[in-house]
Amino acid sequence: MHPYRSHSCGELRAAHAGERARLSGWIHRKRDHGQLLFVDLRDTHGITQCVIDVSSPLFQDLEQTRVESVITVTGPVVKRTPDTVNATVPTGEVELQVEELAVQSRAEVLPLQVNSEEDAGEETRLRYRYLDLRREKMQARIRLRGAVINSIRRRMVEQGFQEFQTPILTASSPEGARDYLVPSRLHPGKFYALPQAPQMFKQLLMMAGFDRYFQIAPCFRDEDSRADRSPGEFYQLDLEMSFVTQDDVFAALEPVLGGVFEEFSNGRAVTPQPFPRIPFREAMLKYGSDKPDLRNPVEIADVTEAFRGSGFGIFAKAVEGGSVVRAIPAPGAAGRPRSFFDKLNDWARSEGAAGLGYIIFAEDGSAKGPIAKNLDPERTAQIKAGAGLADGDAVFFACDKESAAAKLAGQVRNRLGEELDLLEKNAFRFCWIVDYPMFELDEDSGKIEFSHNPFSMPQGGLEALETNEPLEVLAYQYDIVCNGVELSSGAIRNHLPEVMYKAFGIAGYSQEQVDTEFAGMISALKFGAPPHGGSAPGIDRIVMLLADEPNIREVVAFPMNQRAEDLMMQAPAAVSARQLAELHIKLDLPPE
RNA sequence: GGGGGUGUAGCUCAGUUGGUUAGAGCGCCGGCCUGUCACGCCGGAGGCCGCGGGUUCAAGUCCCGUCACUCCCGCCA
Repeated sequence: MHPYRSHSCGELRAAHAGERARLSGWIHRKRDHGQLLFVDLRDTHGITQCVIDVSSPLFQDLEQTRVESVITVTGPVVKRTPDTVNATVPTGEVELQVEELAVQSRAEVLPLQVNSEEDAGEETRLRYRYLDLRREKMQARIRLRGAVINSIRRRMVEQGFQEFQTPILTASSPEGARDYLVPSRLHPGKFYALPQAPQMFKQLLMMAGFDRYFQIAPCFRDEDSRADRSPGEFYQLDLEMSFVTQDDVFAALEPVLGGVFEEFSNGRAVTPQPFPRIPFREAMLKYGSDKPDLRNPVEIADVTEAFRGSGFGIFAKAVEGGSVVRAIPAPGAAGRPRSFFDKLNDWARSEGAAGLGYIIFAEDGSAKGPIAKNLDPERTAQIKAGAGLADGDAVFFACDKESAAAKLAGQVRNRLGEELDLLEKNAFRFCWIVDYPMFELDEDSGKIEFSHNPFSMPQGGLEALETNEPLEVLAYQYDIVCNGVELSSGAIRNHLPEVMYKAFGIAGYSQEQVDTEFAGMISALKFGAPPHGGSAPGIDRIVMLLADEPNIREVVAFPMNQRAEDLMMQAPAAVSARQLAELHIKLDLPPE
């Protein structure tokens, strides 16, 4: 017999009864009856009950071996009597009678309880991640992650995409996030950067003539983390295609994402393909966000005109000053107590808003609240119709300059979705956000800047850049969103140097600047570049959604903490003087 | 960089308007128990109440500072 195991701990069934088996695993739990001892033996495949009684010379040893010690047990597989069957586990019809025991490794008293459903604090969990990962919940999440990546890879290959690897040690890029830098030993004073994304390389592969690239790509960004944003590093399904329109990219990606979500949905509904496409401006108006959660049925409406010159002076005056008024319906909220409205108002103030107005449309058809008192009935009716309200609903108002009002309205919409429990249950709701503006006005400097990716193709090409107002030019730039989570942005790239120079010119760059700062890209475009585009959905976020887990660290085996530290490996850490000398690096630390 | 929350036993937490010896569950150690499956019963050990300072007759509790973790804003194409 194999020295460690003949079966896994999840394998034995009634049909194995009578066989002699050997199992290895961790002691998950012990039930000690004094003269009879049950041991739940666990490996990644399952749990099998092992039993030993006091007549065995091994009894005392096993009794004294702590939970989470690793043991190997050998003996006959025995069918349990009907009254002792455990129907809650697949191996529950049998048990292994321990006749031989080898303790492979004894465990000390644990800093966290592996057999508990309860999470320890995150610091403890990360410091002892190898223990945390033994827990069934974590095993399931990490297994899911692997299965999702396999499924993605299979679906990409089936569609004719070819997998590539691109450099991890590369050049620092001037745009975007802070880079992680790696000093060069052979070139004193010079640094590599870890890629924020393989953006440049995938475009260069298109120029090299490969026309369907993908990579499960590690990306590194030295920016602060969030619950849904890994500190330091994360993975993307990076893809790029040549000779494609925006619709071709959508048509390629939808079956992959849709397919993966359907495969792992566990009965949850998935948006049928093709996914809805929502222009950026429409999204900002209707949802107050470019990553709308479409499980939320609330749609925001513009009711600026209803307040222009109205008796509600605060809004009327603001509208004269160029503000807009957005109405956020609160379906069925008319019956809510005063405190509901006050609480939401307080919350809006805490978010930095001047406040939220509201009107309550009572069941009897009357309009109530401080605003309604100052508004003539025609205007109230205009709002009711414009925002699609019925008796029994309430409506909140966000009044501010357009972008601030849209943002606040979006936050209120999310909040109402939660508080009124409006979100569709057990569903993944996808959409594409399309038609992002190419440029935007920086509110502080008043200068025109790229609103997203400077390498996107402007809609209408060179002609649009030359003839239209810069702020009116749209880009072939898109995001894919699921349940309010931005999975990815992407674009049809700008593959024409003259369009590139023109676009950068509008954003205030000279041709010389473009030539030096983006030298590799510009020169590559000058030797025959195919039209191309792509996207890069975040793998961690996909798994997060499928695992129904709001914290991204729950779906990463070895995440860093919020301050980008690995508490287990003690990274980052000081290095030896010799290592620094070799790299010609002298530290100049701030005073304590 | 800014704001919120949390910090009490190995782990998860409770701890009243400041009041006498700081508790519970799990874990750990010891005892009893031959059919449990979150086994049960009895007993025990275990505390810099994050740290420093202050107010007070008296501080886990109030005040100031500080550190750590976490959530959010900034930041993240």
